Amino acid sequence: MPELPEVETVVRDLNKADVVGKKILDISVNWPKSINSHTPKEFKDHLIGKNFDKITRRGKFIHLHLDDGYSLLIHLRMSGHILIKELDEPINKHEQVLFHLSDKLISFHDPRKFGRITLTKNPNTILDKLGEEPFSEKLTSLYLYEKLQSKKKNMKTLLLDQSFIAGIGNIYADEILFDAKISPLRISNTVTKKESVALLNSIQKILKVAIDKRGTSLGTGESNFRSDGKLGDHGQQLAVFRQTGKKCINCTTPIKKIKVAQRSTHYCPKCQK
DNA sequence: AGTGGCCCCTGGCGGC
DNA sequence: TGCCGCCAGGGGCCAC
Repeated sequence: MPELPEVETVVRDLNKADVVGKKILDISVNWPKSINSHTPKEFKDHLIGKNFDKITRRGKFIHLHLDDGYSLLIHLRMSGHILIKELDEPINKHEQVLFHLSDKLISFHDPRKFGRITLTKNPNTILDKLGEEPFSEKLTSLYLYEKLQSKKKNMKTLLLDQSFIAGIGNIYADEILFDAKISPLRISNTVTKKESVALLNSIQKILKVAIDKRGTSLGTGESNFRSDGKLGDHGQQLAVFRQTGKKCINCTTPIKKIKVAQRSTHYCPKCQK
């Protein structure tokens, strides 16, 4: 489940892999629906011959800037991965879209086919709908506090809302709320200033640890998420996500699993108020 | 403004 | 062992 740390890792990987400045020589589209802005033919006709200028991240979007001013926005959704492959590597059946460069392949690998690639002249039409970046200087605890006061949603729903803060998904939402000792069911406008400070602190801490972990375990394109609830090669144990029934690391109360906004949600009913 | 339901997909798992 | 059926999960969209 790629969230901000995974997407950040992909972007760093692409930048390290010397993709910037490379020309797109050919494109293979094996699953047309992976491209949600154009038909495969239009997509290819536009992109072949273009160069990648810059690669950045915004929320969970990978933003590939092209030398003609257009942009490719890639959203990995549930199961998408970007693989950087040698030209002669065999193609796996889940590789939905492939960009052929002179010396490598950039492959969009997506078994569940939820991910989407958008080619657009105006990426801001999409990106401006996103909330602040978790590490943006604009995201202060006071800003967060005031934004929480202006809503009456439960905290889990708000953290998952990409127009509120960009980049947080189901795993980290649970981990962040546990770390901040705030219940996922807490209504946002009851959160205090002090709790807002803790929340911002937890958002940045949890995401930073995750980004740092991913940095040690990437490159293979394999999912870092494992069903045993561990992340990355070094197996950082999650505090609550998929830890249903296990003892809370703070108070030993069993971790509870509930549904909030159609999402599985894990929390400590004693620690999180 | 906020909530709930549906849809897109398929690997994986529980039940039998 | 094998098969069937169900579900998770991000986000868009629509109805209320």
